[in-house]
Amino acid sequence: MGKLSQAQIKESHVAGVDVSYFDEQGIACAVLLSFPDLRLLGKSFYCGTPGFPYIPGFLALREGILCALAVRKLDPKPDLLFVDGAGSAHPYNYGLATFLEEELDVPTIGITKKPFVGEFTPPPIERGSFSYLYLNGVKIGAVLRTRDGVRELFVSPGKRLSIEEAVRWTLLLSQYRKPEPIRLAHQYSRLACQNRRIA
DNA sequence: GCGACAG
DNA sequence: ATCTTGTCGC
Repeated sequence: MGKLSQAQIKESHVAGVDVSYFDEQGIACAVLLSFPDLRLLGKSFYCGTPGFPYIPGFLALREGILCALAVRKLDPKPDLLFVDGAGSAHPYNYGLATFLEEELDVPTIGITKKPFVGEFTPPPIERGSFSYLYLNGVKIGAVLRTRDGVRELFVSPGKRLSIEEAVRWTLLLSQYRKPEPIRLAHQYSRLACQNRRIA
């Protein structure tokens, strides 16, 4: 069970979680990858009806439990978790990633395709370049380019990792625009919904 | 009051 | 999030 540290990046287990929908039903998928080789070690699912509607700012209330239950099925417990939602880049600093970090006691990194709140200046087009996202003069996240010339990604950690550490880990896990854990979790949860349509 | 608004 | 194929480009 590797510990997470930036100074010494050793083997560890990294996970990602995402939810897809079909007829009011949500299917959360969590994937477990080895680090740094990024091998798929396993995946888990949890199906259920969200107990809350989608209201910007309250995504944690809608998908939080579904995500948590899917992640808890992973073995071993991950050392880091990527979430499809904001962490600190939230109006009340309580995005889905923030919620899951507390709920699962695992450091999280929130990733979103669009900024929920805050202002920023677009970073250069090269992979790895980033700028900060500010809200009322406070740094709440980073705007990161994970691939040359591709749309940026908004990165914000839970309450343990710093914004810089979150950016670093996101780059280490990104082969395409989105980090592998999230890309795969999204892919599998969506596939699960597809199968349920035909059935 | 009006518009914006993660997934 | 979801409804949806091919297509242009690195």
